[in-house]
Amino acid sequence: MPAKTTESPVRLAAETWESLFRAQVAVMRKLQAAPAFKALALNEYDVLFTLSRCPSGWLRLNELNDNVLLSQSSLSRLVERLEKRGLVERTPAPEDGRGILIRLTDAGRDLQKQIGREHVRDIAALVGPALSAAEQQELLRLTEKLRAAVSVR
Amino acid sequence: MPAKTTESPVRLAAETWESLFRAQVAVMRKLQAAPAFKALALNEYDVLFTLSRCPSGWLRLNELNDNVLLSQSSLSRLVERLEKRGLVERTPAPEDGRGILIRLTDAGRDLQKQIGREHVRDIAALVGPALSAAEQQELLRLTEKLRAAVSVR
DNA sequence: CCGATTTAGATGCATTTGCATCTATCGACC
DNA sequence: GGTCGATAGATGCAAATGCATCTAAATCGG
Repeated sequence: MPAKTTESPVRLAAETWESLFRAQVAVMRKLQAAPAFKALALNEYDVLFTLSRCPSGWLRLNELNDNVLLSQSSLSRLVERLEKRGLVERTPAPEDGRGILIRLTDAGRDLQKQIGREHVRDIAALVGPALSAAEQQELLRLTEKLRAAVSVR
Repeated sequence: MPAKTTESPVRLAAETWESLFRAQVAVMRKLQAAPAFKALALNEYDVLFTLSRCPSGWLRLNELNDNVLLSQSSLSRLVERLEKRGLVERTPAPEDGRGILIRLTDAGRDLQKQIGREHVRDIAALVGPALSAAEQQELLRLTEKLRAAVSVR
């Protein structure tokens, strides 16, 4: 019998999460140190990135908030900063008088692409040597499954 | 030929990291919302937890800093806050006049245990239903491997 | 042994963050 | 249609954070 199967389910879940979290901290540390993030904090980049991936180009503030680990008020001000810097645009949502829509400006799109290129290289340089392609695919699958299960609502 | 193997290595690494990061955000959101973290921010709990796991009981500030995603100065002040609340103790390091050693007080240990119990339950409630035991073990293995590879310096 | 460099941690200060609250709109229900 | 609770986002304010810098101690090179 493999040793680990003697663990309790609760303990296994806790250790798994702890390990995932620490790996995230270790990788993020390195990524944040990249010169690209002198110009734009990682959270700010992340908002630009999320907008760039959105098919319609427009996202609601509260949709953005699902992706980023920030409170609603902090995100509201983050977007305000991005708008002041000319990287995003805000418009009142046409179908919902309470909401706003946000999208990249051309400048925002350019900056996202520029930082993104370097960011992707940094990621590959960290993750590539650490895990085989098959392991990466498995890690991708497991984290997608975890996210999906946790995000049900 | 499986579809995913047509991806470039760089793209695979980027997608893997993105997925890991989003999963972490989704889980962390839920965990942070737990009532236990009204009393103590998650970063603060994390420091208490790390100290509780340390065999000697004492840790240097810069050792703590490897575990937490905080700048050195922020961690310094976080520990200062914990000390003010009577949860940790600081002593000058005996072997290095520049350094300090930190350990839990009894109150700190008690609070860590109390929050920890609830925290572990919350983790299990989120992760347990999302992945089978075998999947959790594999996720644990992969994230440990990733962390180890990234942390070499 | 001495000066130069590096390392550990603290601190001043501006920025960012979160909590609580506020306003306005939406949706449900009668 | 009018009232009531829920939801989207903004804002005042106190607390936390990061950057740059500072001090002191360790380490290195001669």
